[in-house]
Amino acid sequence: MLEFAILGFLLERDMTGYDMKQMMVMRTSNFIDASFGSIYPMLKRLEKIGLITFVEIVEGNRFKKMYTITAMGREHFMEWLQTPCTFSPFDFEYLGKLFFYKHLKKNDVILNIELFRGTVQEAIEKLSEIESITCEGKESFECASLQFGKAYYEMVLNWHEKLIADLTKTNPS
Amino acid sequence: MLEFAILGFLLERDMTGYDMKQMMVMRTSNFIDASFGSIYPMLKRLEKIGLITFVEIVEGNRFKKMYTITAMGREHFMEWLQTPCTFSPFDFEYLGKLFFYKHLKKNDVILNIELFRGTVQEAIEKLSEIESITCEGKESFECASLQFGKAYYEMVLNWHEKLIADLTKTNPS
DNA sequence: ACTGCCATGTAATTTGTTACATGATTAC
DNA sequence: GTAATCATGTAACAAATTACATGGCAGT
Repeated sequence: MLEFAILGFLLERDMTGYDMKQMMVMRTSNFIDASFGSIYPMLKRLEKIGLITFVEIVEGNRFKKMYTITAMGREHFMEWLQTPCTFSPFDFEYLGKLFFYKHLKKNDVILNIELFRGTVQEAIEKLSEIESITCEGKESFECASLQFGKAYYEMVLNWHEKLIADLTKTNPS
Repeated sequence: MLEFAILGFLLERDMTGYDMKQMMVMRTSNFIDASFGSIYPMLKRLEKIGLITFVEIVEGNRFKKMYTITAMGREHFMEWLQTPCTFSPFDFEYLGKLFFYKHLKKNDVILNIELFRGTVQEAIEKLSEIESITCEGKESFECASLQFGKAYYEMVLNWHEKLIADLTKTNPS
């Protein structure tokens, strides 16, 4: 995820590692907010495999490494962005992609979100089945945590339904 | 988290590592579902530090290690359970605790959830501030992912408010 | 015979974190 | 002068995953 956040930021403008951290604090803190201890090694890795490059610059007396995305990096990022993602409560890849969806054609965005919603629906069905087996009428904290799961998944499903409606309305295709 | 899930399960009944995995699949999959590759090493570790013990038994011709929680383990678990937790979108410790709240006095449960809700409220305010700075009126995917965050946090806040209401109603103190 | 389930375990890898270390600039 | 911010980086650790390896039991 960090890998693609970095590439996505660089699609917008050239940046230093420090800039990227600020970006995360200010704009993506609800789904990605990595520490410097992972940002800098990742930059090194991405440079090594040719997805980004950098120039060392000096401003005032502070030295910076200004990073730029390469053509290969762009390709790698777009391939990730176009791949529809699956719902899991444990990662926010779907929000990571959403953040960068302006780089995708609207129809592809809508299609990807529809597919994503399908995976949310599946997750809801799986939880519902478990609930019907283990919480027949009973009220307990065990069931409450399951019911929270369902409420959460349903919120994700409905929010994305509304998003698609908005996207379709704004500029009908 | 896995550590406390294991201890919590053992509070209910003696179990093997395999049983714990099944427990997770069937009852806690929306907030914890570890693989065997982390369950077995964790059991070894917990046994080593004296929080659990085991006896080897043979059933049919299958050997099992049946684990039991120790007094120390119980203490360690209860200390964790009683400590109020903080909201973070990246972990579901709050659901892990919720699942085991039957082991806590109701008033402590309510107090802990109230404190937890305070931390959710703080997270909402932080996101709202960011939103007001970066998304003034503008509509974009970047803002959508932020707005999703807010919607999610608010759902968590309201769901727990309702939970407290239910707890208070059922048996007024 | 073969598949699925029961049952345990290790090794390599992934993906991060926190703490530390360095050093300049800016504002009070 | 001292604290906050700008800027980069490493080392030790943490918590998990996947893939592999082993072997018995139960049903078809």
